[in-house]
Amino acid sequence: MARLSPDDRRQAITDATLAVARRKGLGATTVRDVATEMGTSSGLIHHYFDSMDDVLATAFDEAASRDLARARTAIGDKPSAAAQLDVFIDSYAPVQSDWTMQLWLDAWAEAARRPALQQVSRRLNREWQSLVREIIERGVESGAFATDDADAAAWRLLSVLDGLALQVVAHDALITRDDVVEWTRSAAARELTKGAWHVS
Amino acid sequence: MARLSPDDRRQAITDATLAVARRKGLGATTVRDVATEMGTSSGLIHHYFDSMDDVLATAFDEAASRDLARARTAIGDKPSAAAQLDVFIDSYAPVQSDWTMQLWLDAWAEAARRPALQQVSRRLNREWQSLVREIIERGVESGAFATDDADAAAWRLLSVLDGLALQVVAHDALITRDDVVEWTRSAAARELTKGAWHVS
DNA sequence: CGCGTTGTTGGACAAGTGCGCAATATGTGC
DNA sequence: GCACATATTGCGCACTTGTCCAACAACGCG
Repeated sequence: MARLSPDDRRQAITDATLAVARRKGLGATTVRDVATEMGTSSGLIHHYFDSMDDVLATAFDEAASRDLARARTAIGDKPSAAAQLDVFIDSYAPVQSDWTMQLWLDAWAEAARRPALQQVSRRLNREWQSLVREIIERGVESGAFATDDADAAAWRLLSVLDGLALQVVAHDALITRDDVVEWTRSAAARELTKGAWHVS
Repeated sequence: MARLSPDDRRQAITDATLAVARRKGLGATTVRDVATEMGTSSGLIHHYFDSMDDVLATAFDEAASRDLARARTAIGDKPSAAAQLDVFIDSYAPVQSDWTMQLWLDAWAEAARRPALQQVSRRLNREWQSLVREIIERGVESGAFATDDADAAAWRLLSVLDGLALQVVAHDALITRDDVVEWTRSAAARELTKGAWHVS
């Protein structure tokens, strides 16, 4: 294969890893899978990464960060905190065969056994929670939302979304993506509205 | 090893599988691990189970069903729906190194690749949701709770608990077990109380 | 052009995987 | 006590895993 610069090659490895993980899941992705996907030898991967744990952690970092950045952008456009929350919910809710969510499932399960992956997963989960917390805080400032603990509220909102999304991906057709969106919106309304609330 | 009756042997295999899974996780449990744990040969496992997927599914079924039964019993004792809900939350919230929760993480991740495991995981998840829904329905009947959709409320409650519990086990020390209990109680209060609510 | 740096190869390596099967041990019904 | 059923063994099979390394090749600098 063509000789690439270290940066390009690392990127190529990460891309190839994600392409494989998309098909087989993170936990089932092997060195040789990645090499075959790139059309190179397997030894090349270890020239750039210390271990398979590193490869998977880097790849997961890339995919999850990309989703996070996309959500941030989509949210940034919206004027009101309520609209921002809707966009967040919409961009997080997975479709039946959502491969990013399957990546998260793998990451959570493998975290106990792969230190590098755990670190990445933990950091990104915290960032998602921060994103939600910031939306809530802005909403409270503008008077649109009411809560006495934005941090806890953000964790609850993110968690209900994680919990529901997980059902869609792991147990396909037990509940649907529409359920996830509707039920999370309903939870957000209960969480952030003072007194009586209305769900459309 | 001593010759056991088919029933006893199947039980022994299931027990041994759980003992290994407790240490290494479901996804990392192998035929030979289980055989060594039992002190028998590996061929014996395939005499009783068609595939490793079957072994893992049966073992997970056993462990998760046990937890569910224990929760049912603990809940059955309590007089009020509110007390029942507290017991449910308390018995579901995991400690840092909770191995049953790690089993769930593995099951959710592996579900995409192991059909038998997916089936068991789906069924047991549904049963947990039913348990919560029944508590809510009894609470509504007695006037203690208020909701217009017990099914959705149960999914939301179970999901927020799943989502929070997952953080404790996968990203230890990001949030604590106490956070999980407190925040879920708070979510339940918002979910099931009409008008203003109070959290102690 | 030549030379050193380094990206890349391709296979060796030891360990591990699920699964299958002939042979053996053990218990039960006759 | 014999025979049959079957629980159990122990190893083989074909394959996969992560990691490592000597050799080869391409590029940039002098």
